[in-house]
Amino acid sequence: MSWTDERIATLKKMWEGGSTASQIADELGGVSRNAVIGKAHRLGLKSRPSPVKANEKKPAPKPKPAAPKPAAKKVAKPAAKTPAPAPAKPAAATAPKADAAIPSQPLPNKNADLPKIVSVGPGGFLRQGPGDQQAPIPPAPPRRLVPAKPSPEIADKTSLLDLSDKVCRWPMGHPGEPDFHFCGEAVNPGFPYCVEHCGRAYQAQLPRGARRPPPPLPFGGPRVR
DNA sequence: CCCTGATTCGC
DNA sequence: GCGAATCAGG
Repeated sequence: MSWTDERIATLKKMWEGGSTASQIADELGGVSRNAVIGKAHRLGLKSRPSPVKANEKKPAPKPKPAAPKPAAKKVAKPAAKTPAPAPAKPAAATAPKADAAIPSQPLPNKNADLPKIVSVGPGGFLRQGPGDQQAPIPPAPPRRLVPAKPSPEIADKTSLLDLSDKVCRWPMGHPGEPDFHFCGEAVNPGFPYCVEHCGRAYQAQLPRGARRPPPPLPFGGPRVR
């Protein structure tokens, strides 16, 4: 399989949407997880939470000036594996894994990295740093947007390929399920979500009916559904 | 064991 | 450019 434009677009969207490489590979079909990762890197997509990169050290204290670098690491690998006796493996790793790693609600921003307000545009809407949202989504699919979707029906569901920077990218349901779709509502300018889901994403949920849209909802008319 | 992403390197 | 093999952490 080759990387067509559509497949690349899907890869990007799913990658940025928080899907794992395995899920993306499975969705695309015909490619392996490694292929997806490799392609993602070649596309310049940033590394999302990777289990291997949790540790990061800037200072990198180098007390050992003598660091002779091994000549070649992977020139050949025929029967050159470290014996690694490892005779004792004490603790058991019985990890009760009952659920697959399917993020039903990949909340994009934690409170720590709320949309950084860099400046305020005319009309009072906030601007974010360029790193906080995807600037380039070239394929503007000729789709008709639904101005309002009062009914909970998913008759006009927004699929992965229908996503753009103009529609709410809040996921509805679980990826892989047949009716998985996205909100598709018109976005709140500067945010990847519509007004309603901005409220979900960017503020703590209010336990009771104390409906208060206090913090970061700079748009004109917050319509509380 | 399973999973994850990162990296390398032959093609 | 592609992706299997490998690495490395959870």
